[in-house]
Amino acid sequence: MSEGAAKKEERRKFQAIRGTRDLLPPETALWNRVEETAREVFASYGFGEIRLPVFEQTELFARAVGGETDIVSKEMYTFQDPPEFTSRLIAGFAREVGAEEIKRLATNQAELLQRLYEHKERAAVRAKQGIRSPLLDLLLEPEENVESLSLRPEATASVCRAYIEENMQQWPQPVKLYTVGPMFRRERPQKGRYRQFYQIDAEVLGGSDAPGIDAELIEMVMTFFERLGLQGVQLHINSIGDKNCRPKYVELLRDELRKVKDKLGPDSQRRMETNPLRVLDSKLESEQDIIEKLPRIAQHLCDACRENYDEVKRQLALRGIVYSQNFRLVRGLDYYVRTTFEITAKGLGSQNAVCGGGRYDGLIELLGGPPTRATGFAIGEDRLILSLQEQAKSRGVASEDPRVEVYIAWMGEKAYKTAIHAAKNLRAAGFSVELPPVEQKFGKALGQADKLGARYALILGDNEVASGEWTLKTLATGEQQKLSESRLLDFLGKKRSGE
RNA sequence: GUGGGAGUAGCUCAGCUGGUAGAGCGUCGGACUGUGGCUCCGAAUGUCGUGGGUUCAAAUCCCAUCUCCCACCCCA
Repeated sequence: MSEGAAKKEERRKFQAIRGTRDLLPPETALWNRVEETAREVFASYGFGEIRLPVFEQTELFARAVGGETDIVSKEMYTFQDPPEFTSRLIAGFAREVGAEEIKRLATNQAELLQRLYEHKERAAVRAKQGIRSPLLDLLLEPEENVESLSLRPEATASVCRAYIEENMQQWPQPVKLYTVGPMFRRERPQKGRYRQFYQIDAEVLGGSDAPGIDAELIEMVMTFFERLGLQGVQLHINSIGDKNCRPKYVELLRDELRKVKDKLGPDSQRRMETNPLRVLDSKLESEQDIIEKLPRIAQHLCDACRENYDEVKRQLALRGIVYSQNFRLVRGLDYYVRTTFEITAKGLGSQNAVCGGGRYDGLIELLGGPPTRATGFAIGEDRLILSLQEQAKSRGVASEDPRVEVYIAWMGEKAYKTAIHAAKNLRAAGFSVELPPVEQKFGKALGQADKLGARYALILGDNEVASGEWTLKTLATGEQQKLSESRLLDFLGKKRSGE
């Protein structure tokens, strides 16, 4: 076994797990700019930040997102807490039944669970007889001591949980919150889709369901995108009715779909039964004509929903927001009612939605809170960044700011002392300073400065130390000047503020 | 979960129909012991994703597997 092979083996042992990635400088500067912009814009609309745990009880998501959705049924990272419960259980069981038996059972989970269950029933009896063992103790442990937890696949459920738990209905209504952070879904990665992905999330909870709230929320995202200079932004809106009119429409849709069942692909035939609305979303070329002819929900809204939808549109117009109505826009999550919207951007491949949102009036009540109106959106930050990067690429714009402003080239022990002092003061004044830790020849030091993209090199040698007049070199032009320390700070300060 | 494409140096890739590896860029050192970008010279880094098979011989052909990319399902 060669050394190289061993090294390689060692290195490939650890790698970022599928669908996760490292975000590195200078790209992270863009992430920060995006998040800072969000904070500024959202604050100007009266939103405050909420920071949430990244994991919650599984039941919260099952209830909020919908137990039947793919997200909950197969895409969540779910685990037991304490984590070793199951394995301890099986290990204990193995000691009682023997290794051979457990090996056999390992290939048949159903039987294994059945046996464990029987074992548990007997455990209570045996405990009464005074028989004790670690396994028995474990089996008799109250169920509440073991919880099923999940990494959050989205943020809305947690925000609602917090609203209830923190009694936010006592706050002035509505409560406007935003949050930024990672979400987790176990999906097959593709362009703009990761297993750990980031969302910028905003929610308006409580108060009325005035269409002005929905419209202003949309205005806020659009303003945010505009502030970032995001191009090719398109707003799609729709109303999917409420619990009065949607079920009727869904039945109507299903009936119509049954008539054309033969012309539908297998996916849509399945969706026809499970979630007919999703058929509208089909990308299959052969189904497009059929979908165009299907009844549209806008024509089947109840009076209240229709009035609400009309008013949202009027309010958007008042704000000068351009939108297109998209009857095929159906949100995937169970909790949405009435207004739904989605924003797409360019350069994103097939996952081109950067923001999705809508109203979810019933959710907080569903989670055990008081009846509460609510609306919100989630921005896919990874996709937003991707789109910004694509457009920067196509326009040939340089990426984020150079990192080093002043590179200190020093020679000699005395100069080093001065350099340390200078670095400290320059940094205190807010400059980004690179101070090489070991002596280098000036040629080498300037080469380093150049490679790091530094704007200036501060040259400190015996001459400078003796005279107190330091040499500042502007790398781009090669110009040099002699400056005292105070004049140096002054000079750089002026340069930075645009002279 | 399903389908397609791809894995060769840190990066981008070449290596045709089998004869145990190259370029450019980057990194480091030197020409250049108080001045960078240019140029020139030199160096380091690979059991060619991994395992198996065919063969005298495999980066190259076959099988399996892993990872990445793209798309479907689903969704931000």
